[in-house]
Amino acid sequence: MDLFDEQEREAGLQPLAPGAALLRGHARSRGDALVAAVHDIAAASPFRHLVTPGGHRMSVATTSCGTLGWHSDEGGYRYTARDPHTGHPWPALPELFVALARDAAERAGFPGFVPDACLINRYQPGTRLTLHQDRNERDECAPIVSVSLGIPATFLFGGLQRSDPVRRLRLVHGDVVVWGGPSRFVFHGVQPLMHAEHPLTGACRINLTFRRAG
DNA sequence: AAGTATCG
DNA sequence: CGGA
Repeated sequence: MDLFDEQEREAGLQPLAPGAALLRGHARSRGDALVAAVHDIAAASPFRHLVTPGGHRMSVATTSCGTLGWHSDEGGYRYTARDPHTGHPWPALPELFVALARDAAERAGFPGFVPDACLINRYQPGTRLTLHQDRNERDECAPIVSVSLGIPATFLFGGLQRSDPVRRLRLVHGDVVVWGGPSRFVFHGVQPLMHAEHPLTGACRINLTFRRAG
């Protein structure tokens, strides 16, 4: 291990692939405020279970904030300016969210990232996300910034082909994963959530994924 | 299609 | 486990 690797480790930066990194504990000190903001957002745009284009109910519950929010139904995946559930615009991105996403992206090698959408996923025991790619965002140059809050989960980080080997990463409260550039379209997912309790979130895990969708 | 069951 |  050379000096550069040691410095990365001290900074909590663990490279995963070209353009992808795990920032261990990067959001931990802001965990309380992030969870409080999620509660405020969910009061305006409640968590709901979306349906895939194939007609299957997703086990994860979702909401969004930002100028665009992610939606799925029998007609497909898309971003919308209004919450289809309420008919109102999505709640605004809190400044805390924007600053966190920008800072994490910069540390991972993507300076100047300004997200306009944050998909918020709520996992409860048994909730999973099968291997998929994020490909509904207009800006394919901007990275994805993923923030883990609450109880731990096993994140699946694959490659550009579904059949590529998958790395299993245990993500805990405050961990941040960033992927972009040559890793922008990697397949990823989450293993079924195990039962546990976290003082801030109870028996659930909250994941924030920041994107440049418009 | 971000899901599931089933098979080799 | 990977593919259908």
